[in-house]
This record gives sequence, C-alpha cells and structure tokens, in this order.
Amino acid sequence: MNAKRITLKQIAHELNVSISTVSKSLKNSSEIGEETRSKIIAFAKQHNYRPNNIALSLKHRKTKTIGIIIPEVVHYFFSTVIDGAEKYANKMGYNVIIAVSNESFEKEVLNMETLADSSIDGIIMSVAKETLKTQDFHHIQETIDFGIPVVLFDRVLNDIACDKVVVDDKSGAEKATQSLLDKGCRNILLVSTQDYINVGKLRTQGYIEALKKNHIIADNRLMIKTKDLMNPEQAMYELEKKIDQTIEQNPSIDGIFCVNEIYAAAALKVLKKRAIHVPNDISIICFTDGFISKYSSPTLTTISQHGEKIGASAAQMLIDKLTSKTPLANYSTKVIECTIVQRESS
Amino acid sequence: MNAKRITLKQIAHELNVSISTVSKSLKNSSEIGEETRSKIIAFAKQHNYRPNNIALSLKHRKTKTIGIIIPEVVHYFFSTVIDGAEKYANKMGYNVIIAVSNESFEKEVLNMETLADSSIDGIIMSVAKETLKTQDFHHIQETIDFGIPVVLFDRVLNDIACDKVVVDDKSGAEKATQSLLDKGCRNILLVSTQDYINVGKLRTQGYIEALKKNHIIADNRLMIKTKDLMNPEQAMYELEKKIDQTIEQNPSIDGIFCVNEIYAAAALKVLKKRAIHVPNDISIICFTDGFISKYSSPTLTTISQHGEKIGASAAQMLIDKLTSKTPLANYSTKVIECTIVQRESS
DNA sequence: GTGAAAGCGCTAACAA
DNA sequence: TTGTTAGCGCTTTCAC
Repeated sequence: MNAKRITLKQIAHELNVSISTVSKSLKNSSEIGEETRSKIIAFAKQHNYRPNNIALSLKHRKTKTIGIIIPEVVHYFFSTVIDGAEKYANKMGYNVIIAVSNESFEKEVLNMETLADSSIDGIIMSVAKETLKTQDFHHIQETIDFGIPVVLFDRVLNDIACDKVVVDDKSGAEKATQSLLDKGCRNILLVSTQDYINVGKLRTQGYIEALKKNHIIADNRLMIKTKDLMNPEQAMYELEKKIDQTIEQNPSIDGIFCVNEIYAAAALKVLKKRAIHVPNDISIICFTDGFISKYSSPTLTTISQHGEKIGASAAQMLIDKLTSKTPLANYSTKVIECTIVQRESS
Repeated sequence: MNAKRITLKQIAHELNVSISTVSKSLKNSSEIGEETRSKIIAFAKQHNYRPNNIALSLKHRKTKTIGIIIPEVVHYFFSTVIDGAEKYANKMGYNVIIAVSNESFEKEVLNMETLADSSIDGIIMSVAKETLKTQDFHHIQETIDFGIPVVLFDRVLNDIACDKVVVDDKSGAEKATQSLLDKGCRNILLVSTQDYINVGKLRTQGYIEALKKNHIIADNRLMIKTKDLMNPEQAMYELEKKIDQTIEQNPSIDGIFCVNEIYAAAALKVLKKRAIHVPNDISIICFTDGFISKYSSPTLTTISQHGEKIGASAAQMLIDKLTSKTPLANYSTKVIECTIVQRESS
C-alpha cells in the first residue's frame, strides 16, 4: 500500500536511461528510438505514472486552476454560477477553487490575496455587499495590475476595467413588470433592496420604466425597500410586517414584483394570512428561479437569471484571456438575458 | 502596470546578497545580521514580495489545499457542508477546491484522479448515487492506498476504511416520527427514496423503529418510495400523484414524514389542493432544514442535519490526519446529531 | 538516438 | 554572519 507516486527520476533509474529520455518518451517524441520509447511507456503505465502537476505549474508558470470568489455558497443563484463555471472550466482542463467572502470586505480582500498567491491563473468574482458599501476596490485593481485576469459577474464595478458578465437586470425587471401589466395589473407593489446593491437599484429602475411606458406613474408608497439587518429572521419578520401594512393601506394592489424569491415567499405568506388568492386577487412575479419558486404553492412565476450560463460565460471569458485568445487589455461586458419562467403565481 | 511578482532571486540580485540570505531574512532568522535583515525586509515589503506557493508546494510536498467532491452544488445540504468545511479549512490555512460529480460514477472517478494528481493534500467527499448503485469503489480505495487521506461524509461506504462523518439518520428519523406520534398522529405516511441510497434506508428504519416502540406496526401501504427518474419535474409529478392516491386511499393519515424537504413540498401541494389543513388535519415533518422549509407556508418543521458542522468536522478530521495529529491508520467515524427545528407544519 | 545541464522559486544542510 | 549547494519533479536546449 501507500504506493506513492513514481517520478521520472525513478523510472530513469530503474531503466538505466536518463531523465530526459524518459520525459521525451512519455511525450511520444520521435527523437527517441522506437524500442526504448515503448519500453519506457510500458514501464510507466505499469507503475501508474502520473506527472506531478505542481512541478508542471512551477515550470509553466500556470496552474490551470481558476478561483471563484462569491459572497455566499448557501445561495441558489451563486451555486448555479459555480455549477456553470465548474462545468466549463473542467471541460477546458481547468480546476476550480472556491472562496467565500461571506459578504465581508475584509474576508474578500483576504481571499483575493490567498488566491493571488499564485495558486490560480485567474479569478471570477461577485463583489461582497460590504465592499459595495465601502466602495474600496483597491484589492481588485491590485490583482489586475499584478497581471492576474479578473472577471466580475452580477455585482460588478464600473470603476474597474475588466471583463464582466451581467444580467440585464433592468430589462428583466421591465419584462416582469410588463408581464404583470399584461395580465391586467395596474397597482403593482415593488419589493426591493436598498439602492446601494446595484441589482436592486437596476430592477427598481426597470419597474419604474415599465410603468412609465404604460403611462402609470410610480407611486412611492408602493415601493418597499428592505432593510439590511444582520439577523435574517428579524429581517424577514420586518419585511412581512411592512408588506402587510402596505397591502392594508393600499387595497387596490393587484400585483407584486419582488427582486428575489425570498421576498416573494414573504409576500405569499402575508397574502395567505389575509386569505387573498394568488393569482386571482394578486399576481406575483419575482427574480431568482430557485427552489422556493419551484416548490412553493402556488409555484412562483420567476425571472430566471440563468446562473449556469453566467458562470460558464465568465469562465469562458477568463480562459480566453488566459490562453491569449482575447488580447489582455481588451475588456468586454457580456449581458446574459433574463427569461420569464411562467408558473402558477401570475 | 502588470507588476508581476518579485522573487527571492531578484531581491538578492538588487541587494547584492545571496538568495539564501534573503530567504532567511524574510523568515526573521537570527542567523542574519540585524542590519542586512532589516534592509532586506524593508526592500521586500516595498516591492510587495509574496512567496510563490507553487514552489513551496513542490518543496514541501504539500499544497495546503483540500479537495471536496460532492454530487451537486445546487443543493442546500451540500452547500452548507462546503460552507462549514471552507470556513474551518481557511482558519487552518488551507484552501478548498470543489469538484462536482453530478451524481455520475464516471465523473466522480475523473474528479478523484484530477484532484489526486497532486494538487491537493486530502479529499472530503460524498459518494454519487451512481457509485452507490454500481458498488464500485476502486477509485476511492486507490487514492487512499496512494497515501491521500479521504474523509467520507453523509453517503459513506462500509467497505472503505477511512474517516467518516455521518448524520445519525436513523435516530433522527426516529425523533421525527416520535415527535409526530407525540402530537397524537397514529397513521403516519412515510415518503422516502429507494433503499440503495443509504440515508433513505436508514431514515426508513428509524421510522419503523419509532412506530414499533409505540406498538404500531408499519404499514407498507403508508410507505412511499420515490422512483429515481432522470427528469426531476417528471419525478415530482409522479411523486405528487402517488401521494395524492395514497391519501385518497387512506383517509386516516394524520401525519407525514418526508426524508427531504422537496418531498415535503410535494406533500404540502397535494394537501393544499385537497384543502386539508396543515397541521390541524395532517402534520408534516421532514429532513433538510433548507430554504423551502423556512419560506414555505406553512413553514415546515424539520430535522436539521447541521451541514456546516458536518463540513467543519470532516475538514477537521482530514487536517488532523494531514498534520499527523491523528495516526494515519487510525480511522474513526464521527456522528453529528440531528435536531428538530420546530415550525408551523406540526 | 540519447543524455547532460540549466532553470522554474524556494528551503536547508553545510561550508566558509 | 553570509554564501554555496543540492534538490523538490519536470521541460527543453544543446551537445555528444
């Protein structure tokens, strides 16, 4: 047992040839004579030779692994992105290494440093909320300046020049709102996040835009923005209360658009308590085509952001850069289109 | 920009000292004179010196990264495990690299090989369903024999000698069933998976055991086992139909125990359609304390498996082995206790 | 056709 | 106190 890996050196020794002969033979170089070569190959196979990737990395100055930094793993959207990135990267012979910032600026900086310490060739990341708030992006700029390509996705930064993959949040929100309008809704409640989260902001803009196109003026009383509380249960409780009050005060509400499925679940709960039927009395549509939407009753009509596609695209952009398919300083932004997944709630 | 990383060699050259002097200085070795040392340290700091981890790995024959192979990322339980493992590993100075088998035997074997190709020091894994079915574990045994420690979690293998972290599925299921019995339920429907998935099997055993302790004989007609269809939507549809029929045929059912929250969501849906009140008419309890349970209405009482704890424990066992805190051939199995999270459905 | 040697970035035993 | 050297496993140029 405990066979350990056999090295070129050992093979060379056993067969009384030089290391380079072994190396070349295993690469099927025509430099080496047929006989020696096949002998070496046979021996290597028999002893289950596998090249040492670390040594190769040292030699080639690339590791063939890419790092992904996300704010949370236990999160539907981000896990789909990992899934997509992992699949594409693997197909291209790359490994994927995960780091989680947990929405913390400090942890994000630490993660970048750890990854940048030459264990990866490039980084795919979505910025932590805290970083968005502090607006301190020096760590990202520094790793780019250091020659490590970075691809930003979803929560991206205008101030950083690099490749980006974004969801067309605004037009997705427009689509969502429009679909509600098409179903006859006229008083649509928006449940969104604070504006410093760009996706929340963009989705709010899309909502307003759609209303405007239908000659409806957005009503501030119908726009709820959740507080960012540390305690999620507390946050949910507050949100439900807020939705409940708003519905109480605005009985004309006939549609609800939430920027994520958790908020939609909160809305569903409130409506159920009030015995308001979904979708007959009020229709609901939300972003995030995750488990909650698929398995709630009624199931939720959603805007899917296609996380796997985002992950795959990000990985592709990164690998294209790493393999010099794309010139280094030639940045682009790819927009992944949202689509509506029609279900029972609207 | 594109500063690139400065090396010991370059520093040595700039400062007209030898490479080893630089190396020792940066390690604050007392071998080196105060003056030279501080000069070198200052220079290194100024030029933002960072050691090349690849070179260190080559030298030390360890990479300080551990691999995790899971069947799916887009899955509540597995993502919590990653979360726990990642946090613990990071704390101990280890990186985490993720591979997803997608429940496929072939992909799992491939993943193991890729990881084992010396980019990681050890592996944490949960076995793919297909592997469970084929009962072919040669890849796992081989990597262990190769001297790479493996820690199995959740879906573990009796035939493989290694460290393991498991959930006390059976007693968790017993607790769940008992809690339903305590609430007065007498005819409890079980919704489980096929038996070759050990967790499904164990949970079924726990269910039967609890009934037995309460002098109730398990009734085969009240034990649904889902088929393993490739198409999840199809599978859900079939399951709902099955649950519906069973309830139709057994109106005395007053409790449902599901081995995961998705099945519980299916049950919830069926009951809603039949206007059966939860928990007044029928109580529900299930495994997986995930998003669905937290955000459905009614919210679901669950058995939490504490994925983060499992991940952290697995990482700890692995790192203990890697750092020789635990003797290599001294395997143990850690059991993480399940706990009931009481919510509205029971 | 085969092998010696340098080098990727670093450490550490040993020499000076 | 500082430097030399060998070596981790591999590739590759150049010499034999």
